[in-house]
Amino acid sequence: MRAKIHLEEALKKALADKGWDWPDKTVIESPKDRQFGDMSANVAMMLSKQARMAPRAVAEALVQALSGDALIEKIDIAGPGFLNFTFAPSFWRETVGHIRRAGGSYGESTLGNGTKVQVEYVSANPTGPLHIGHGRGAALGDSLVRIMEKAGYDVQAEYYINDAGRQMLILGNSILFRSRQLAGQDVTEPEDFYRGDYIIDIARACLKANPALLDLPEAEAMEICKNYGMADILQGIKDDLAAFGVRHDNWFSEKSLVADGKVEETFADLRASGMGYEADGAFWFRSTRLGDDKDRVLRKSNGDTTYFASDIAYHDNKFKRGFDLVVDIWGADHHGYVPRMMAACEALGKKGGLAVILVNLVNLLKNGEPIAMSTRAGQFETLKDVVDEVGADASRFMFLSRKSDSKLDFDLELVKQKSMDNPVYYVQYAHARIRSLQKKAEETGLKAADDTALAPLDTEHDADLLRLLDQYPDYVESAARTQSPHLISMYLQELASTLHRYYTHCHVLSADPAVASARLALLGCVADVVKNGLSLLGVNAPESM
RNA sequence: GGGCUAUUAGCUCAGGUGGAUAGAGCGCUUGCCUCCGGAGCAAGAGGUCGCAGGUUCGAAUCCUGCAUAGCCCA
Repeated sequence: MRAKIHLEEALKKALADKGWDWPDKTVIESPKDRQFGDMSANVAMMLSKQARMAPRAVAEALVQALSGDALIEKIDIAGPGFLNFTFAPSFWRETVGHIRRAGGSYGESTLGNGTKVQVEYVSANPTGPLHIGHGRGAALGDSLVRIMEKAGYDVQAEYYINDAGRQMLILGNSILFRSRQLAGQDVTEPEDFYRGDYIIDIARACLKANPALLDLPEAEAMEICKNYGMADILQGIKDDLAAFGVRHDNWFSEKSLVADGKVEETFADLRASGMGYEADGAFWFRSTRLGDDKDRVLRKSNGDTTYFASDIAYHDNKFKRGFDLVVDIWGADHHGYVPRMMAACEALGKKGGLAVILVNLVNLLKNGEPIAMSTRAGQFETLKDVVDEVGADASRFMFLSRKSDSKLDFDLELVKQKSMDNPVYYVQYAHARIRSLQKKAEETGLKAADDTALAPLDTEHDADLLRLLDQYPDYVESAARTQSPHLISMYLQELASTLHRYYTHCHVLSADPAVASARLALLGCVADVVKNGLSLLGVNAPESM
């Protein structure tokens, strides 16, 4: 981050001196291959047309202009107009001091500038326990909240409870049916009901709490079953999420929207703006005006409002609560719904105010064999089962190791393995290794060097670690901007890999005391940044393993 | 029938505001245990970035068509 900032400022000044405009498409980045130096910029290529000069000539002019910069040791011009910069070793060593001064706040930025953001995630219907697919959404949402907060956004995490729809009726019906079965009544199976065994448990508890349940009129009994079941399942969901380390600041009920008349309010708004109209006894959303191939029904002629209607009202409500940006995390099977929801937000006057992140399927495997899951069939692997078996850390890291919209194979045996197949151990081990080293150093009375005694950090291995540490804030910003927690996971794997390499090549305790204490200072920063990054994923950094 | 998304090494996947010799892990081959945790490290082999066109000085990246797969809608 410091390298990037310094370079950008120096280049901008040089361009201003030449009277050239800064090209928007300039990319300043840390090249993968070290032969290209510490940082590279394609600015000469970008400027070529504007300056009416060949890229090479532009590059040479820029090298000339930057020659007085004390922090830059070397500038190379590469073939297609790249400038490759190598910074002075002392510049990199200052990274240690920056990280130490920042402490746990290293990586924070003002990117978000206090923008009010809401991230809504999981939001599973309270009709059954969370399964592993919800787990992926939970890990993603929670991590995104942490990352965006780190990047300076003001974030609220919300869970939307679909407690007003047809599913709730089916749930009540399922519980009532099982209650009657438990009471020995001869009842026929409803055609649509939740078959999972957990319904039987709930029915048993519901009967115990309401001994006269089955003597009540059908509608009344059904209502009791429904409410009992929902409360019970919702509590289970909250418990599972808590055990998974996931935070929601607000639990928002769909029913409350309807009860407070918010849906009608939103309808009135749409009518006023011309985006809603009555026809054929129904109320329509004029989505054709926003590119949809047909208008969508919001209230059918029988008076029922559609899911889409409550979703529009819900998003209207979110915006009225003052959020500048609303992020929804949905299952990838809802992708067809995204343009419609976007159009609805546009109709509400909040174009660009909604971002939808799609989470693809999780294929649960055991030793390579797929495990089927279906809530309806009552055969699934719950999130709780998975967390109990492999642990929250390992499952979270696994969920966040891929970008969210690609499918993920989750092999229970693989995730449990403490090997290279399982990146979480590789990363956590890097932290534990350093902590162990620090303990040993303490026993022998070796102290980490202060910022003025870091000169011994002069090998390529030192530079590799320092450069990577300097990049951490860039990764946090990038992860926040593109809403991609997996970037942090990939960064940590690279940092861990570099650390393990360092560890093999550069011994600490057996080195000369001045070298040893300088290395100890560097590795202390590495451990802190590993811990820092893991915390953004919601994963622990154990002192020993 | 219409639409969305995908297709990158043997496997699982990164990489997309167009830019250098396309990256990682696993697996495979070959080395490294007198040394702070070998749960590790080093080197190597492995690619027409699904196919065919187009735009461009330059395409894994953008456009068009096709193939295959998954999903959504009617």
